[in-house]
Amino acid sequence: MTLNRRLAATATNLLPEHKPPGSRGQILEAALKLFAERGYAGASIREIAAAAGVKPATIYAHYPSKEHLLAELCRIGHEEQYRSVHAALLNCGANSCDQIVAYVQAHVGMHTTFPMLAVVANAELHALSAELGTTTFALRQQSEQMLVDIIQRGVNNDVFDVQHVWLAVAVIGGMGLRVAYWYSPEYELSAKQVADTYAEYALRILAASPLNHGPTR
Amino acid sequence: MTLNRRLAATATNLLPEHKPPGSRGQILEAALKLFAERGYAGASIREIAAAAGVKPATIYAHYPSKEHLLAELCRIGHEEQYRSVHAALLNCGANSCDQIVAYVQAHVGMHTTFPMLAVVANAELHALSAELGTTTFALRQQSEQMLVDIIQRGVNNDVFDVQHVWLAVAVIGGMGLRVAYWYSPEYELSAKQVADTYAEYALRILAASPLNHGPTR
DNA sequence: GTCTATATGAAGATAGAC
DNA sequence: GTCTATCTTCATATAGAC
Repeated sequence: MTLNRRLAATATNLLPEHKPPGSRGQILEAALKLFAERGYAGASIREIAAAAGVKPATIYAHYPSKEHLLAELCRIGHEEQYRSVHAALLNCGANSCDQIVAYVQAHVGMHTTFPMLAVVANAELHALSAELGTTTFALRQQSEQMLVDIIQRGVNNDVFDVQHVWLAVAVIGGMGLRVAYWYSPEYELSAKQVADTYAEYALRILAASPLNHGPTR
Repeated sequence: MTLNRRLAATATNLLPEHKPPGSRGQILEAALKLFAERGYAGASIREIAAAAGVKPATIYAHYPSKEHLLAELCRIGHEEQYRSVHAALLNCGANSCDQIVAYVQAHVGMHTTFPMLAVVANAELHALSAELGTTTFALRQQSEQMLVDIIQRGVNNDVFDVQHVWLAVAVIGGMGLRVAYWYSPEYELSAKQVADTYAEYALRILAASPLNHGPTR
């Protein structure tokens, strides 16, 4: 038996807009839960069918292969991520600190709201072929580029103070990603508290301050 | 075909002390590479045998099951991690900032030196049963507790300024973990540069500073 | 310890009735 | 669209010779 849960969340939290009607939606949701908990290779078509309340053959009336299920989930996850950070940036001005706060809050918020989508879309991406992953890979690249651009602009304007922009991107993007594994609605802090705290941490990492100009740099 | 590598590293970097002599070591190393690249469930005994240069049945002369291979790799990974952060702390004094720098440098260093061990020991932990994972789970807990203690002590002494110790632990521990996925010896920065930069980021997150006491808090 | 050969079950996927 | 039944391949693991 495995006592170690891969992620703390137990609900898929799929929105109506993510979920096709009827059995197709049940199948997609069951695949999401099982891929998140056991990984793509660790979840079988038979298990997905049982969780969705259909027989294995029924899955193939809706999706041509197991990999197509993964592709759909990865696409939804990365679309949700791109959509949320993109919308957040549209709602804030030209101030680099505001932009980082908006990005990180949206990014973390996506990972607390849709932890299973986030885990599958990131941790199972390696199982996705180039053919089926085109949209997903493009979205992923665009979301990351937004963060790169915010930080690079802040550095250019001396609002931020980091020597290696990509390392800051890796840290700030990665810290949001990790949230999907441990966050659950039962956690002692609210999703908003987590998002706000992470935004504060991101600012601390990036912000030029007197103490960040000591002799060790 | 999958163009997306799960991690950038291509070498196992297993040390002689990690690797049993003879076929047993070849098998363990092959399992490490395949588990890291494809996940535990995605790698088969047949593939591991082929990569190790033996026949599938030979594996069972050395390990009673596939899960025992995983258990051994997880144990080695978490032992290496515990050993490295523990040693780093023994080599530094009572200053909280020094302790964080030592911990993060060692933690990141472990993840750049043994990325495959780190990926398997963390990302595949959910596939490990409670029975075979006892040692691993204990080591994991101890490594994390060290970081908790360092940060809590720094907060108690007003050297650090964070409201939620566990969030800081999650961020600082998680940022080291992520390094295992993207770091490779071909990366433009050296492992030492990455470790030093991450230690600096950790200090920025934690350090009490004038700018960290603004009205937003 | 390593092999050949194989037992046994589960995997992804399909055929064809309804 | 969904089912029963099944094809084919692959999985983990074992038996037993050398």
